[in-house]
Amino acid sequence: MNTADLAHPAETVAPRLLGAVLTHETAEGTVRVVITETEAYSGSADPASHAYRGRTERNAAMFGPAGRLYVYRSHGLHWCANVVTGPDGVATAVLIRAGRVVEGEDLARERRGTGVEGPRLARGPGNLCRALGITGEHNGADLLGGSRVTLSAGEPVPAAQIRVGPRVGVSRAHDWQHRFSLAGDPTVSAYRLSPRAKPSNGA
DNA sequence: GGGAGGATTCGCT
DNA sequence: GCGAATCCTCCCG
Repeated sequence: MNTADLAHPAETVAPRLLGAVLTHETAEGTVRVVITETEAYSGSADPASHAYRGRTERNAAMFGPAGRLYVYRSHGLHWCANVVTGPDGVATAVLIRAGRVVEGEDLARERRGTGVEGPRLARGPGNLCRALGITGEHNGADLLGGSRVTLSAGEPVPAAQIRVGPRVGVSRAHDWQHRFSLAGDPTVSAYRLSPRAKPSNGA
């Protein structure tokens, strides 16, 4: 995986990240997941994006070059990881919503705790970060080299296996078809409409 | 300085 | 399926 693969609009990159491999190496060991579910966030043009109202301290990583990690805290407890896409200075990113653990399952289980197994280990953006050991300290890390978190190409995914649908849990632009997943994969999280969702224009 | 609002998760009904 | 937990960020006054 290199800059040229990622220097495109988020909605272009998001389906291409299905099947790609996200790896975190620590002193405790290595956990590796195959990405099974993504969502595109189109920066200043996207009412649901953190970057919709411009650059702030929190979302600064989204404005960086493609291939950086943007990590934010959700609801006080959970971490969510995004792959920054597009040219430097443009705040587009792809949220990694779910993955299948293919290496370091014991360590992932230890991090998740109490009886979480198999497909549930990295299902949901917060759970995926827990399984991988990704936290706010990884915000801005370079996934293409020089950090312990890396993104690499995986087995090619047939186009017929890719499903498209509305994003999960967003209250604005909830009808945008910006969510991509592998058909029938047990690690993909369930769809949920935000209780605050309002009508919006599709894209 | 105050308050509203989450790109969520889990447990209980 | 629903709602509480939980706390940080941003916007507004």
